[in-house]
Amino acid sequence: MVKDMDIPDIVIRRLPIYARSLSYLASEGVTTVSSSELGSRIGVTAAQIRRDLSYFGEFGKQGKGYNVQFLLNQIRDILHLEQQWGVALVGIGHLGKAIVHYGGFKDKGFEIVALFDSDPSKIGSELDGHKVYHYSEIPQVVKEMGLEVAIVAVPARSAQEVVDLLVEADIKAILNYAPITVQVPPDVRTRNIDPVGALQSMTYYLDPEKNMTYRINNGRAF
Amino acid sequence: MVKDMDIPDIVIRRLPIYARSLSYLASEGVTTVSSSELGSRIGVTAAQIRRDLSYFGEFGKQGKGYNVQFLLNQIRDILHLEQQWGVALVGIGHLGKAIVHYGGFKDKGFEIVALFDSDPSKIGSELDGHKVYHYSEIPQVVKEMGLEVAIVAVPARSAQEVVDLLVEADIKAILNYAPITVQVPPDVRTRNIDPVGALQSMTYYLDPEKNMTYRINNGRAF
DNA sequence: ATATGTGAATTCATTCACAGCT
DNA sequence: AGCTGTGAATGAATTCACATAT
Repeated sequence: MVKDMDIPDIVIRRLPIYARSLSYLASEGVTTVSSSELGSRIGVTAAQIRRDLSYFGEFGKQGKGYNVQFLLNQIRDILHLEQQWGVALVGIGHLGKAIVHYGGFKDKGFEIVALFDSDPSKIGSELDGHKVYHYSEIPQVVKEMGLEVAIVAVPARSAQEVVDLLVEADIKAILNYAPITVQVPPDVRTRNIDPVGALQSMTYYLDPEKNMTYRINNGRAF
Repeated sequence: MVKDMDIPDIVIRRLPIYARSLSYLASEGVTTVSSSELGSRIGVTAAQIRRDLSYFGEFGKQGKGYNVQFLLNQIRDILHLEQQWGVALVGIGHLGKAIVHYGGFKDKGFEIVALFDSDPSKIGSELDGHKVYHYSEIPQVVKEMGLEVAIVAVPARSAQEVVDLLVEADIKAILNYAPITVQVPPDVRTRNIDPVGALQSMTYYLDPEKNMTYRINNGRAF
């Protein structure tokens, strides 16, 4: 294991991908996997997987590979995924509602347990069994519940205001769906979900001429 | 400008963020911005912005900074954002429907113009003015329309199959919402939207003890 | 006075390659 | 024979720092 030093964030970001692939392997009944097998499944080199894992311990067996379930458990442990995390969701418009009704978070250890919005007509109503509070109640309610994780699904213009309230509420991890870079103190983590940015960074590589048929029809033929 | 060489993908991925911030500045009526002002808005260093831009040209004025609208236009041009891109969407379950009804893509130059699903009860129906085709028709329909961009919003188990069909249809950019790493040839780009992975990579930094209140109540008190 | 664009320096990340273990 | 874990080497990305322009 490399030191006790702090581990590069880029390594931490890959661990969920390793975990995901390992859990698929486990569900297929595979018991052992080598770094090269795992690597080819997720498009990274064997050396990178070994290096990444070496930050945390020696999880493999020479000549053999890694025990799938054991390695999965280790990674889940490293990432603190062995517990259910309560999550505050701010913004219950179209996107926020889609997030609430999406089952995928709860399965994976993230349960939305507090809802906030600014629309007076929504305050006090219930959604998915949870009362909706006003933004202004974020600090009190979130602190009371001891939450550390939040999801922001508000328009760009409200996002920084909401993030400031979450920071005041001692939230330390924010998943941000708003199309804006929010400012947080150094002890707060954020990750952005930015599908438009992802698309825009791919069109760089595309041939604008190829997009012809669509342009000729000006979007109305289909 | 640094050579004519190929530009690091990590630079390309930052351009949409610069563009986004510039368009907010433009809408605020700001006409000029320095690399350090722009950098502090989006949390990167001034040097990085200058270095990134230098791959493409000399867009600034010494002593002055960058003209906001001019720089925005340049970046939009680099990223091929001056045209509307037709997009194929595969999977019209909960997530796919949310994507269709989300207006944010069209505004930003990505218009969903072809829909595909595998559910026989959906084939032939209409959604948002577009006919729903079966997966098997992806190659023919997508080629006919000359599309280069696709969004995958199907379950993990179908994602690779769908991606193979998109590749056969000459799609070169895939935005993947399925929780799986898909395999594509080197001339096809993919970006993954992985909110669960993003959350899981943040809990690494959190204090599992803090999450106490929520655990004590076992998620049922709220 | 202020801010760019970029060589040079530095830091960070990945890959090589192999000793050592099963 | 096969695969890990890791020093050493390489490669990539970021930052420094300054000549140059306004």
